[in-house]
Amino acid sequence: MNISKHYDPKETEKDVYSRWEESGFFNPDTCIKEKKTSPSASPFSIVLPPPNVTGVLHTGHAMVITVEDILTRFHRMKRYRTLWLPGTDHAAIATQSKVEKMLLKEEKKSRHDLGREELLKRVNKFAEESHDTIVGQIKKLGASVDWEREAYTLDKKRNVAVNTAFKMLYDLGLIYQGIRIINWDPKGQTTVSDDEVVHEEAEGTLYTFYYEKDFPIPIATTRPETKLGDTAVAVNPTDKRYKKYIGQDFSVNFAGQPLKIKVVGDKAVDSNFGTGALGVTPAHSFTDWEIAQRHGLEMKQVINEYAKINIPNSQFSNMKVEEARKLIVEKLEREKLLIKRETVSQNIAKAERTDGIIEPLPKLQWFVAVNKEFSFPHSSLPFVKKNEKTTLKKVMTLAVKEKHISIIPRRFEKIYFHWINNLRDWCISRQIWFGHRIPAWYKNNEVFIGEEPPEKTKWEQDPDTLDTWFSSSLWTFSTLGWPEKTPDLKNYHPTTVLNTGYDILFFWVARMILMTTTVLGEIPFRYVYISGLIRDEKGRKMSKSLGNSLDPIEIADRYGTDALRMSLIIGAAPGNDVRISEEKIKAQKHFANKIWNASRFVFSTLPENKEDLEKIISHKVALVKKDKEKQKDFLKYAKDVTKEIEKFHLYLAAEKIYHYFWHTFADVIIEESKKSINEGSDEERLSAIQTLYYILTEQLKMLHPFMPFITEEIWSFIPKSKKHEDLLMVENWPVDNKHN
RNA sequence: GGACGGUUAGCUCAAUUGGCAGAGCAUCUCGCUUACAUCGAGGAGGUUGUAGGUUCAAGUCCUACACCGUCCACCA
Repeated sequence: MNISKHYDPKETEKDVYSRWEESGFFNPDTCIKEKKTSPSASPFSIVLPPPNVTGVLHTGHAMVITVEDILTRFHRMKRYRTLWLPGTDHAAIATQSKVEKMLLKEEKKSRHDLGREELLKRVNKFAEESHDTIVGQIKKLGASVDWEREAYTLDKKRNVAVNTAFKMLYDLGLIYQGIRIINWDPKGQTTVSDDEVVHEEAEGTLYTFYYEKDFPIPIATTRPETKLGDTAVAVNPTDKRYKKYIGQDFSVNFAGQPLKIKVVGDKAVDSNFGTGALGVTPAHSFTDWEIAQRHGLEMKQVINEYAKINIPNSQFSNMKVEEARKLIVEKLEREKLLIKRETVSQNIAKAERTDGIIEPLPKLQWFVAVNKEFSFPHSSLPFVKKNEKTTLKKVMTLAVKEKHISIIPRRFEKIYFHWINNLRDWCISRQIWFGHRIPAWYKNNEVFIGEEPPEKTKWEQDPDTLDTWFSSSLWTFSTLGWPEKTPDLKNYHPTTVLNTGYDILFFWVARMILMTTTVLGEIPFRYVYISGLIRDEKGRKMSKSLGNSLDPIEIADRYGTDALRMSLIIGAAPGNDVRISEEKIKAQKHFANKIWNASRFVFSTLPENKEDLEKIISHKVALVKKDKEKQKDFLKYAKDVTKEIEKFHLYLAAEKIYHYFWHTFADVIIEESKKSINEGSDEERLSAIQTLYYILTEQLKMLHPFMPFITEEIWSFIPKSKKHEDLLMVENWPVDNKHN
């Protein structure tokens, strides 16, 4: 057999992946049928964080896929009943706004020009193409996912799950409809949740002024135009300057508009900031709305969905907020009411997806209540007793605090608790068209919750759709067939581990915990493995705008998927950002070549004599002392690596494997064996070859989860005894385990 | 304002329970020896950010500070 001197990843990778797919072993049912796994084996399951169908995979995805594939292949080889379930996410806002942008650019049309039905057709078409690209890329990365169980967050089955979960939470009183201040994105014309808002530092002007000359308290604001909606002035109740005014009502004329202002005392007001008095605008500020709730203040909306002033019959009507601000400041100056203007640095809230400046507005929306007391009808959660009063916040906290879920590394648990502490009710309705339509139906003043209306006619469905994270939060169990009581659900839920970047710990992980505990009465997973973010060689975040993002697929094409995977995992301790450079990837390509050639060498030492060969591949050669030592040392190392993987120290395991293979196996064991093979007695020669064969084949197994393609390819041409004729991916892991 | 992480060789990072500071890349010298020059042998390179403390022993634990990075909150 003639094997090329250099390893060519491109030649082998495609071929190897189809061999895996054809074998059916990605599906645990096949592993059981073919007796690779016992039906009573412990389960190991992962759901793939579904990539958004907005385009292509980036290095972050490649990292997550690498980590999950290592864990999956490792457990499969350890004979667990192993399922890794793939899928994609419809990513409501992200996808729709992407298609809308293309529409505007290419056809100069808005979504309203097309209408709901036509727009959805376009978005779905885009999503489908994007899906196919992504699936191809996942395969390219070597992911041993079970394609037969593939899911999509917006398919029919997931829609049933969404509607069912919505109704369950509604019946528990945890989903409600109400008028609240929400983050309105005037550009995207939709609400967004708190964590879809990003804050950008910018310079602003803080104006200090009186509403009018007869009003005794000066106020300060960066947004004078919102003062048209003021209904109160709040001061700290202990403030000596203003104490006497508390409880008084004033009628003022502010910039030509009549306002009714009540002075209230509220300890949220900081006496030392500005004038120590806060003009309260309940309709356009979160803090002010809360103050208004506490004092029963009137709410007056003066800004509309287009970020324009909306006061009928006033000179400001239909004016953009910036223009109104300018006009009001001029008026105040003219009337000598403006005391001072200072330049301050402030944070501007913007919508993450559209870059639109967020306008807080009061709107009727659907919310998930996180602080409301309720009790579980069916909880099997060890940390919540049946019928005990609890809140979603408490459940989310306890799941982690009482160690039913471990976040790796631990320090993220603290961040998680902190986030939950600050949590407000989750606004789940969106005024976009792409997504799960809210299963609420209206007839006059009646509301009905369900997939279908109670009667065919007269009921109208809510036009809004759900936040994309609503369907994502059901992912660990909606993918397993819930709400049906499927065997998969029973076998694979709770899942074992969820791997994701820390950037979506809150968006996603926290909400999965919320939803799964409430709907299923189970935790969604036992471990959360936090991956770091990928940075370039200068430590900068990879982004399209910087132009420094590496396309993982292109890298895989040039250096081989195995090299890419190794460079993504080495140096990547959980939660730590990883720098990746072409140098690093090149080094791993060299490693692949080293494996290839060491294997070639071992292959070349195998005797032609059938009897001897048979002895070697079935490990029946009597070993000389030094070879016994070497095999013993190997086992010690194998145990060590196994332990690291079990502790989720994949980066250490990868490094140790790399080091042992190159600097112990290749540099020492192979070099020393040459002497025994060339000059030694028959006994020494066979013992040395046996040792090379043994250590190489066992190492291929250990390398397989990390570098699946090259190891599978070598496995295919190395002579093996009868019971090892299958694919390497279903071989036994070298170190025994006792779980079965 | 609050919290978290980092600071170790020129660069990128390890160092598990406190126990002789270690790899890769780069660099220098030598070697194309029938697995591999995508390689091998060897060398140089360090007061572990600063100041103090605990300890027989500190990169590791404690205190303070500096710088870099990130997240959360948001003062109107």
